[in-house]
Amino acid sequence: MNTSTNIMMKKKTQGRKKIEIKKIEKPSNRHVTFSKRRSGLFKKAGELSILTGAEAAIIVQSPGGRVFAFGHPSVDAVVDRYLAGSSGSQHSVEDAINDDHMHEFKKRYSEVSEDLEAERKRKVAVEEAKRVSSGGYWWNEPVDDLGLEELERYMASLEELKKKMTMRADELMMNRISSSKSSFLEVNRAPNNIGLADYGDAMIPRGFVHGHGQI
Amino acid sequence: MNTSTNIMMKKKTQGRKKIEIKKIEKPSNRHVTFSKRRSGLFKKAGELSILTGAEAAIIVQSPGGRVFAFGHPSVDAVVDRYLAGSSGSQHSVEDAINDDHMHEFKKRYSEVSEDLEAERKRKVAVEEAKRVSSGGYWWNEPVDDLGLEELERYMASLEELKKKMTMRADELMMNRISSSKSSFLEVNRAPNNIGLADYGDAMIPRGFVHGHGQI
DNA sequence: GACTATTCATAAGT
DNA sequence: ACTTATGAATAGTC
Repeated sequence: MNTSTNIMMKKKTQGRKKIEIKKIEKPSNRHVTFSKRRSGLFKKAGELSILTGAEAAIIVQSPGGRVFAFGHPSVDAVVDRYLAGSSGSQHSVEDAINDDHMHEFKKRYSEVSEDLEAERKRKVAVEEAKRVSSGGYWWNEPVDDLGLEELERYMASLEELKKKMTMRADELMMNRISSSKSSFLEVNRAPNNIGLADYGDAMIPRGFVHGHGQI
Repeated sequence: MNTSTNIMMKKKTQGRKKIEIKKIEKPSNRHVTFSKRRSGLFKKAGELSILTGAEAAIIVQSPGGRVFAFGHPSVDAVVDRYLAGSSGSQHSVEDAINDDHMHEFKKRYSEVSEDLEAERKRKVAVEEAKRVSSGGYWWNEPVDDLGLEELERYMASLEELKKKMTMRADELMMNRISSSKSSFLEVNRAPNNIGLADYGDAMIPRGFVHGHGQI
């Protein structure tokens, strides 16, 4: 006799099961989970915005390289704000360096940072002009395909280059600064990117898909 | 007797209750909800990243004007990709020029090329930019052992180059908008923020960033 | 900030 | 895509 000879019916499903938070290896499961959780995430963000009046933007790149974005009032508005906010009157790496003895470096680093920041904001402005949001509400941002894109792509390459150079600069800088400041630096963000993360990207981003919405 | 005269114990709390998704008017509740849900959101994003290998960035501005961000592998990495419009298949500048999409654009583009030509001493930058998109770690090569000074001079060069390209791009944009087909721009009336955000609040946007999540 | 009853999200299975 | 049992998030309370 089997293990359950009684009247109990076989459950149709086991229901949700606890999973460990680690990479899902099976591609099909991974993709399903990505879709489900992405929409869940966007939904939550939308609720947060409505409930609290907060502005929020989410950008997600699927393992396949497709980009999804959500934003209220728009992705770019929030991103712009973020970029602007982190450059203006900001305490960051510069402050961390402050009490150190590297004044010359600090000075030059700041210059570069400001430059990069200005460039970024400029780029955001261009992007904004290109794809102004649909009229107030997020989940519906159209994506246009301009020929101008070629130029943009090229500039994106430059952006990448600079980004990596900045990271390199940050590394050099941090090597100079004693390790006492390192934890601060690891958790806080420079006007640019002090992300030490070395994402071994092996994917080829291609698509451009924007968020839809639910709630 | 009341509806429950039995042995039921007094519940310590009512537990979670369903709420309507609309703005919470009471400030204290709103703030509490913001905090709780923001951390929940970040946690979810972190799980999504780990489970599926996706890259994700979230930027949230609290009703009070404070900015919180989450990013894996970093906010900037993801935001940059978004802004770059997934810079996957890369065209060199030359290739782009060979593409005949719009003559106006092409014409303008050659001006940029002239600039590039003028910046010929920085041709290295172009090469490097190409290499970036091919997925290599460009700086493992020559740049890696540059000193800080060289690095910064190098970046300054890129900066100039890009500045010029950006200016051209802007001009291009304007021309395109005012001349023939500006449908994509006319269709949507600009909300109120193109490039320069004009949010009434006079708060202090603190750059506040979490390198990455918990979990 | 912690607790807990409840709602909500979602892993598997279909 | 749909269903369902179960794991997680969280609204209200202290």
